[in-house]
Amino acid sequence: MVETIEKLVRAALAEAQSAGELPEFEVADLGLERPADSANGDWTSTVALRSAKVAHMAPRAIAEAIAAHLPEAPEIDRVEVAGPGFVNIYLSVAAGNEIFRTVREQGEDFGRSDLGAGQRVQVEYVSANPVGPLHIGHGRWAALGDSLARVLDHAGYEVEREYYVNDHGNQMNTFGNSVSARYLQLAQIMDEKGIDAHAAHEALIADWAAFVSDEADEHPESHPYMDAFRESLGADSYGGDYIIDLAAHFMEADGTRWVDADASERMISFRERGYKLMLEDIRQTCDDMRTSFDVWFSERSLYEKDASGTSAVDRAFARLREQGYLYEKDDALWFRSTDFGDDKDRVLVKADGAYTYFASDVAYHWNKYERVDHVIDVWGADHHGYIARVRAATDALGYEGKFEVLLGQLVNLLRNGQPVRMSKRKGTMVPLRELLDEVGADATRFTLVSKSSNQMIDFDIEAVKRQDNTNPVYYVQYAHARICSILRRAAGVTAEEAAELGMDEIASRACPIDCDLSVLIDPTETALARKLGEFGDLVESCARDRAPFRLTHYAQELAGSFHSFYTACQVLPSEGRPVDEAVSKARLAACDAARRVLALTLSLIGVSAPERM
RNA sequence: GCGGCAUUAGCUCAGCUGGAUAGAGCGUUUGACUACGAAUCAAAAGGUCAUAGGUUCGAAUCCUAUAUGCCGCACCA
Repeated sequence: MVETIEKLVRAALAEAQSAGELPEFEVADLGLERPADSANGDWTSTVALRSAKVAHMAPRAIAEAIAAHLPEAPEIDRVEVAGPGFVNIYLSVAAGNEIFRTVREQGEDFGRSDLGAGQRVQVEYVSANPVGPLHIGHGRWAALGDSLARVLDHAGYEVEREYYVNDHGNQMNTFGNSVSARYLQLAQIMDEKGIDAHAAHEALIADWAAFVSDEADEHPESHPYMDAFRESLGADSYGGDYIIDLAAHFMEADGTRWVDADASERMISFRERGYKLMLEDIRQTCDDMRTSFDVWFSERSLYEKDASGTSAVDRAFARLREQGYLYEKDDALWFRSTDFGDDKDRVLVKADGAYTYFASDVAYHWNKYERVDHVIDVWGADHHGYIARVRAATDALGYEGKFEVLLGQLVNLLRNGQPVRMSKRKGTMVPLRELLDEVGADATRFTLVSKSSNQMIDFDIEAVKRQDNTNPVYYVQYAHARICSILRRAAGVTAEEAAELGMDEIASRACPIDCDLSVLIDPTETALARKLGEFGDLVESCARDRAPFRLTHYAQELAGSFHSFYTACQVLPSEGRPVDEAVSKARLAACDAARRVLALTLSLIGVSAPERM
């Protein structure tokens, strides 16, 4: 439709110029927009405002000239000049209603665009270290990254979803040592108290809980094991209760045979097996969040030597060295990232010979460009300071302009307005898995994706859990369920039969695709058509601006348009409310179109569209 | 000290490339069910767009300061 309008306005401009009413001038952009207020037309052009200067004419006069020469077209009802010089174009009702048929014909492909032109884009998100369960913040990156991936796909990109598993650094040993220390404590408790592994597990958890609730540390006697644990490992420890659970798991499985084993062997065994268990837990949680990944990329793989005896990290270093971006200083190997705008140069290999996290990332990001054209990393706002150095690395490797970070602000977890205390020191953290169990994936995802990524989110568990009109996700889902109910009734299908047939089949039984739509003339019907017509542009804008949150707003607006239509227009004839059969059919088509776009919008943000609630 | 994000209605947020009377939900107030799903609808009240300058036909939007809040500023990951 935009193309049609564009052509008509350009024709009008040319006509007005050749008629001598306007001077000759070129316009690159007609400034076509959809007015916020439908009273100002279905489309508006600001071309008169834009070209006032170059034409040396009052914008209003230019607008009048263009409006006067706008060619006749079946799509156009009328054109008006308004305000300082807007050219407002009103579509004919019949043309606007065609959107209902278009939606029904295109189904899930409605709103697809070729914006991406098949460009291969990788979205990397979540990528939490495999040393603990996911928390609410990861939930936001999951919702954001997954929704973005879905939107990019709909906008014509070839999308790869990736999870980077940081299984190489120090934190892995910290993790292994933490489990190991807890295992030894379990053995100690079993020995001292003469109880079994299960009872010892409970005792250690009780000790941990006492520590957590002892805010001012006034009762050290209530948590001796936690204190001993922290004293032996210091800052290089993970204090969470899940570490105790892992240790107990190994005690149940292996018994006490690791107590006298070599400390290093014990740590490695627990580290590797714990890693597998944690990764499995993370996968499960992502699954519960309805997100999946095409690639789980292991950091360790970057250090594996190939046939030529070099690793990906070696090769990345060699490449940077050839280009003269590496140098030695203070026994460390540095990357000259300041050449690419970073604040300071960065260390790749430390004086002790160990590789930094950044070293992995240089090789990792190079690897990405062997697979895709463009990279979007979804990171938490606390990693902001890390962007410049990775961009420096990708620039140095020759991928300038192809590296992008989508930064998401942090999430505050609340319950009834009170902050839920999460402390790394204390090891208290609400796992995302538990949140999903309590509030459900639909409400969680909708809430986490519903704000612009650079806006902080206060996630109040009780508020998100509430199943009433204060929770927008149910407003949208209710509209969908309501439509399904009407369609079932129209098709004479019971709920049981509906499950087998599927809504698309039911809808086509309720109303044929080629029914006459011109009978839909109520303002709420026109408004609904108009709202559906916005979807295509919306998808493109969400993809272009990496802003899937707009879909949640649109879903609410579309649900609102439907509810208004439903209240104003009787769809099925009933006692005291007769409806002409042709009108009823056309309204069913409108209902079906609304249903499909509601479901499509929800699917792009990973929220289900229930057929009944 | 340097950098990023935020600041818009009582609350939570939209406002896309600078455009028309700054919008929505919640909350408040008032109406609407013997009717296709009331988890709904219709309507009202509610705003010095943090502050001060600047740019221009036009600024919530761009620029420069200032204030407040959050997050960063490792040879950690």
